[in-house]
Amino acid sequence: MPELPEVETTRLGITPHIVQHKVIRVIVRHKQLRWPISDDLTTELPQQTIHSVTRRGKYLLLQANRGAVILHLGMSGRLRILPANHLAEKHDHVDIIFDNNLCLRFTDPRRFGAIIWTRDNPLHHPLLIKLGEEPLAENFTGKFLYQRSRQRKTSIKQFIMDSHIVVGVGNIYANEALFAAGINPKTAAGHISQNNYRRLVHSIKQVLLAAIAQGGTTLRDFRSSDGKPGYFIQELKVYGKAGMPCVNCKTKLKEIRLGQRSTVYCPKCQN
DNA sequence: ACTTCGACCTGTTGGC
DNA sequence: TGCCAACAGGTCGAAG
Repeated sequence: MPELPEVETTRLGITPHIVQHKVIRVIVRHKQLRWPISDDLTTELPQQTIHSVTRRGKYLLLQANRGAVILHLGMSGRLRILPANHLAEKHDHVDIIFDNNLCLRFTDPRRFGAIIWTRDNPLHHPLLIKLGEEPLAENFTGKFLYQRSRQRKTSIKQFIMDSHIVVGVGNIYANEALFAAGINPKTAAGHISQNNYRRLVHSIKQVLLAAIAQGGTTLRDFRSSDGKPGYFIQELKVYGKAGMPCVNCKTKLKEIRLGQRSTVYCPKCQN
């Protein structure tokens, strides 16, 4: 489900319901996520107020008085705002219940997600400290990618999906941004010109911003925190469209695998 | 330092 | 209809 636009959509959806509200109780039904949920979450978070909900890459950060929740949705995770007494179903692993009688519910069938409690600055956490640039920040430029990619033999697609370089570019939007920039996903990152990196960075920003504006991409069952689907799927040009004609030139879109991930591109427009 | 690959899980899809 | 393999929005960490 979640790439950066879906995470951002989630952040915007939950923020007004939990910021400035005090946590009453934390219910952990299944602590075995990517890493086991620490008991400290259940014991320390109650009675603290959430002061902000921010995002770093695909991590959501819930800042409390004396600590923070670091939350990742993994591949199938989802957050919803529900009435505090809402019946829990099979994959509803965690509830954080607030003083306004609402509940922030974490649901994740595959359990690749993570919920981590830290007493320190969450940005200093080992998982976050090494992250690369934010794609929508001004620091993320063609020059930056060009400099970081010299001597790199890895494909450009894997390079822009590497969170130590730039965060938040997942498989859908990597495919889409490369199509928009007219770059073949197999190209060695170290062989791309600074000019093409400028075009690529522009495309990444555009694709992500457009997807955020549409509330993310709904593939199977992504819903924002209030239950609405994302509409960006209508704008996808290559992802999930192998074998179909390119929207620009009608050439049959080709599918290959890069880094074990499905990669779709137009062999003519992206050469 | 870089690259590749297995691992973590469940649910859905497509081929036979 | 049933079965089974392959695949799915992520990314860490080990091994080469």
